[in-house]
Amino acid sequence: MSKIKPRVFKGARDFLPEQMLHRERITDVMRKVFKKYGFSPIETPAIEYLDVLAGKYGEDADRLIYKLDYKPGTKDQAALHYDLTVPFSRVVAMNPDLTLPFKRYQIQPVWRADRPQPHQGRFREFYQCDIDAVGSKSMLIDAEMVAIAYEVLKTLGFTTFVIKINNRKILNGITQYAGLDSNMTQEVCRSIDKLDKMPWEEVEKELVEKQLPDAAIQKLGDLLTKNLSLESLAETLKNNSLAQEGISEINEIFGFLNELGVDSQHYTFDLSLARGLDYYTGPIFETKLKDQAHMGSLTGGGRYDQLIGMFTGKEMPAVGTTLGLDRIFTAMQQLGMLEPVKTSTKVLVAVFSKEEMKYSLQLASQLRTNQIATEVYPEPEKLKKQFAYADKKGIQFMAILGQTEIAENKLTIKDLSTGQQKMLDIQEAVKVINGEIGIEI
RNA sequence: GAGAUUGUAGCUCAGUCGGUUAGAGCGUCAGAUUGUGGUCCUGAAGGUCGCGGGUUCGAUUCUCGUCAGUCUCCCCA
Repeated sequence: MSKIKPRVFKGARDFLPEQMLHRERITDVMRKVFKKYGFSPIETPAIEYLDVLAGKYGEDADRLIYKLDYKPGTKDQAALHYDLTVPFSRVVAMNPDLTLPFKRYQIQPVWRADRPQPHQGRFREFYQCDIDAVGSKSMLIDAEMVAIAYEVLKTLGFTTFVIKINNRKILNGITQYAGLDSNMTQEVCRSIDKLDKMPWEEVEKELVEKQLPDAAIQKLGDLLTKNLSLESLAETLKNNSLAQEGISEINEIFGFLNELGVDSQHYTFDLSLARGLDYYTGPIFETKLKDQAHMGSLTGGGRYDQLIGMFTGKEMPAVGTTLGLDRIFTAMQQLGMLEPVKTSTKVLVAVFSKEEMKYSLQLASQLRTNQIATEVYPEPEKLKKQFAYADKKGIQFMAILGQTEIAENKLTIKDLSTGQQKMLDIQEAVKVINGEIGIEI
């Protein structure tokens, strides 16, 4: 019999219980927070028509869309979705009767034909956890995006994250200020975005290579190397109405964040934040970890008031952010934030013999009635083996009932983490398992 | 798409200046006389040394090619 070598698709991964239990915990936290802010779940197909996706992200990103062989070259050509924002925009365009503002969350895998770099948290298949709101121009919604990202990361136990905030209007403004044509903004932004990784001199070189006029580069350098506060930036750009608009939006967001109780240590204005995707039009945000510089951003998003109009021809304000499950998960792994777990089972009920199995099953049923995750060892093996199983799987409690216990209508409960055990009745046992009382010997 | 680097047991890695049966630790499984795990002890299973060609009496070791993994750049979650 010939064998097929088992292998996982490059850049994709299997998740075993040890990982999935953590991943589910992370998404549970997200869902809770999302709902708390009034976002409702939706789901869209993994597969879309290519023309729905193409031309929204920018030239580089468009190349990374996973195109499928289905009707290649026609307008019905299919592709795997590259993110969740564009499919969501399609949904909004197709459902004009939605009550606005419409706030949704969406947790699904997306695909990018990229070169994987696991250490940086970069994969070809990964989960995005998106929140977006359409139908409001209020900066409160933008502020909520930041507040939600903050609350999720904080709840998960991150301490060194910073949510960087900037505004495409400011970036467009400084391009104008430097005397450049507005279609250069993308190019300029792409270089500016590297300032957190390389010094200005390097970025300057790149701009020279891109053949920008020296005078323009000079002006950009003046703005970017001085680490200007919002106030002094506003002063410098006081004649540029676009930049002014962007700056006052940021100020408005900061005001809301303050009122929402978001710790100002965890967000900051960063003129060098640019973001590569084409569809952003206003405020943009991105989260980095201070102590994990190699890791890509944990979250990223912004306002995209013109994207939905690409489907409807009518402008519709929208803002959203993505929380990157795989980035968050990878960072937590690397920072040692994840306690090893193999199971969510709390109790293993031992089985002595075929005859006594029914008592074990009755006990298991009673424990489950008390909401305790319970396993029954499936056959009457040596106790030693049943203990070893519980130990290896990290099940904390062992419930033993043989003739002695059955005769007294009790059970022996053993805490494998301490080695303590005691014969108890079921009510007491439940309390011990729930940690309400200890086992006294 | 450009560059760098690595491929030996399930995992982490030794090793052979080219020479009969390629090693360790961890893990797995089984024992230490049948109601108690995690420590210790004993034993076992497990490798065409990534794949293909070349040099050689002889290659896992040298060489060329190829494939795969990893890292950096680009870009992003």
